Amino acid sequence: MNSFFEQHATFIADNPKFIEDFQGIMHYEQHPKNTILHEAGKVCDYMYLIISGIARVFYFIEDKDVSCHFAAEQETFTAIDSFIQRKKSKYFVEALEDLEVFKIAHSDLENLFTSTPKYERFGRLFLQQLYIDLVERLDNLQLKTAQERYEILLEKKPYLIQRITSKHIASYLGVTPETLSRIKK
Amino acid sequence: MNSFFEQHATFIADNPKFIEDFQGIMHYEQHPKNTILHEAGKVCDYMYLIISGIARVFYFIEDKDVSCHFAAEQETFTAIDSFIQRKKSKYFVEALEDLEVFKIAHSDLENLFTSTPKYERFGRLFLQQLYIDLVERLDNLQLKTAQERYEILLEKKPYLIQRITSKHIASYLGVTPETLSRIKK
DNA sequence: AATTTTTATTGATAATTGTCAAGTAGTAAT
DNA sequence: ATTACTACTTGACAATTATCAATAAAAATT
Repeated sequence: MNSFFEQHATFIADNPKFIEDFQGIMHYEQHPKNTILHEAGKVCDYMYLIISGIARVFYFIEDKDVSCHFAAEQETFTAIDSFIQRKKSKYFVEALEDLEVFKIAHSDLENLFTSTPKYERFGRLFLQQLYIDLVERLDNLQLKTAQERYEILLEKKPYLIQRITSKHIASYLGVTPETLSRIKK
Repeated sequence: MNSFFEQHATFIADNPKFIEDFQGIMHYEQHPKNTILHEAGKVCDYMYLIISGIARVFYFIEDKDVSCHFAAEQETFTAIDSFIQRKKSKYFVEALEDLEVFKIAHSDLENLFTSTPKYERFGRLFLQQLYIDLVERLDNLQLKTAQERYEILLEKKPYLIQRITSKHIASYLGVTPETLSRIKK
């Protein structure tokens, strides 16, 4: 239940024009591996839906690189703080693999929401799902051990562990690369 | 910037009928201290806005009581997993002090959203704010020490530390009561 | 007010995780 | 292929936090 279309299958089924309406504001793009798609300190005007590849959202805290979100095929990403609040972001976004994406401009999305109330509703449902996912991650950090957090990720999103370097997985789990290496033994 | 009205002041100012429209579906209630307002395993049909008192949202994991949300005056609470997903909740909600609240039924809120698109929009904005707050908490858990997390809470919500027992604050911060006691020395 | 119960603190010890350093392996570049 | 660079692993040790036990303090009950 990770993919965008799975998570919102009911809404999409109830609104046959969904695909058509969104195609009007989605733009296909390719970005080679290691491209920086967004830089901290700038306002992020786009949300992305991945066709192929993996993206990483991260930020720096006292020179330490901390990953906070990964997205693979059929998942979405953006510099969420900035996209929501329309202010400078703390996040960077980079392509960990060659990326094919659809991107949607914030302004186009706003216009769609304003002109078509049922899509305003969709925006709310989409955010609800993000919220639920985040609550689950928070619960894990609050009271699971590093080992348990690794096992949960391994079970829920094995493709991330296979395709992303250990040091990024480590910071995402809130541990050092050394600790993660020992956990995997 | 904790209170419901502060956080949504702009929207409320732009929509003079906001208070009036919401008053139509808000119901005043009192609950004495220690009342259980919601039980795990049930679907939660209400969202609450506090007039006075403090509420605690918590759940059990292997017999351990874990606090995950506190709300005081002008803040909101609900069993968020259930309220959003319309399924059985994992959370309990209790009154830590005598409570005066306005409660809003999920169905009334849905009807308001459906009949008045601008409130659908409000629902989305409200959720966006919750999301931003949660991201911040997650960042803290991911890479701050217990001491730092305590200091951040002390700075942001001192009234919680003053009015809530240490053992609840401890589980909210993800540490044992013993550790919290030592941090406070 | 006295008793019971719950909560908070303190000490000793153990477990978990982080830090630093060294070495290995893998990847990319020339 | 050789070199350079980065990532991964391992070991020794330090720091943080948890656990268990005992006591003290506070709150609730009688």
